[in-house]
Amino acid sequence: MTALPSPSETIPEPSDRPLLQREAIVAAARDLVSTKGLEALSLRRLAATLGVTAPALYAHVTDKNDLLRAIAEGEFDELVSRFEAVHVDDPIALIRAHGKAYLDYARENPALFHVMFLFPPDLGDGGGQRTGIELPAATRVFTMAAQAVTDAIDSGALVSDDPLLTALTMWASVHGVAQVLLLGFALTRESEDALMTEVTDRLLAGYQR
Amino acid sequence: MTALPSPSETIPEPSDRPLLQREAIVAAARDLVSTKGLEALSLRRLAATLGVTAPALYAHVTDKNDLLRAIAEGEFDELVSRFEAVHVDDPIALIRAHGKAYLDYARENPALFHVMFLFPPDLGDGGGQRTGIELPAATRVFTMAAQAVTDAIDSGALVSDDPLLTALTMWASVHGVAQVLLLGFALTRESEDALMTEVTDRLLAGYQR
DNA sequence: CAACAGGGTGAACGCTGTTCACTCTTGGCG
DNA sequence: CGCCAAGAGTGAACAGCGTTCACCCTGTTG
Repeated sequence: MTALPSPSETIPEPSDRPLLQREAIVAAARDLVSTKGLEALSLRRLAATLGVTAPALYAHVTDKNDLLRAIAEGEFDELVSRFEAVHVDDPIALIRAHGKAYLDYARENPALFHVMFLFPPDLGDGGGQRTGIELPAATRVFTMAAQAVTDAIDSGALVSDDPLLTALTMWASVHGVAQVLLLGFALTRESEDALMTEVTDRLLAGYQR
Repeated sequence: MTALPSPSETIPEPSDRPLLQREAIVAAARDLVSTKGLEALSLRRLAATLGVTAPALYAHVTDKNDLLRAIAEGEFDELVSRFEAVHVDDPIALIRAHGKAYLDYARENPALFHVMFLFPPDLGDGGGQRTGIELPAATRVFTMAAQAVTDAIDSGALVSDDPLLTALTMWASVHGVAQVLLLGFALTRESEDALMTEVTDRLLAGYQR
């Protein structure tokens, strides 16, 4: 382990001044999807907004799918941030806040929300296994949600002998609400909130006692 | 009202020997999506399987979107049939059977299930308004589900003062389970069923008393 | 028989993702 | 300083896409 890499090691440590380019590409692609919709994301158009031609992108991105996965990863990161911004002690209130954050994100970024589930996200096993490497953002989102459920069970606020199944149940239902709201019926904001409240309340009631 | 249409009436009553062509096209498209996936459905490929060239399709179909909507309508019809095939008296058991039918359809036809929600389906208002004209199949599906919920409330098996909101709640949750299962994690059939059972049980429990 | 309408054809337009051969610039090293 | 390697960008091209257009053929009807 020398301080300087061997001469044949021409790669200057990929984290020296890393993927500035790739991040710029992904950010521009994210903005394109966010503002004009998923169908507006073409490599030619994206390259044009970056002042470049389409094949140039392939130096930084293997694929259009690679690009979409990178966008999804970044958006799961955003969701992690929103979850982390929640500060409440009551575990039930935390579960509600997570659900609201999930739904708010979906409503504010419908096209990006869609991109997040174009490819199956890695949920992990819901436990807080501490590996040295960075976990995918989707895993962190689900782990945080599952931890809140576990805390609620441990505190006696929820009754369940399978925290993972309970977390999956809550997530699937809230995810369903998000999907339904993004389907495009003309629902009022009030009835949207009423649906979310109803799903959450009835599910939590079903777990009490 | 003459037996023969007036000479200027060249259209031979669209229901005489109607859209055999269109139905054949939609059926072939449905099979393509079902067996090879949505991305395999191109007008050129579809035309080729019908022994014809792509522009010929435009005599029977206005658009690719028109084609997709027609597929979706047919699949909602299939779902109506599956709902009608359920014969149980207990309203709670009926709700469970509807959920199972919904999920089974989604699992058996993932690509077609996806097509059903490419465009916002018309849910109607959940009531059984009897108009003379045929309602869209999606409306009939949702009306049947909402009727089961209303019956359960009327029989006292479920407690709710808003049957429509309750039906929406159940549908959104079951829809979420379907979406999650189709995301592509490697779940066992048992854990899939366990998730569905858990969502249904807890939600119904939340509506009891 | 003549005319008309419907359905089918081939060619074309503009777009897509992706690959290829090539050039240009930059940086390190003898 | 000169050279060489590597990276990034280019234009052209390929195959495929949805869609439109001008044209043709065929069957029915007046």
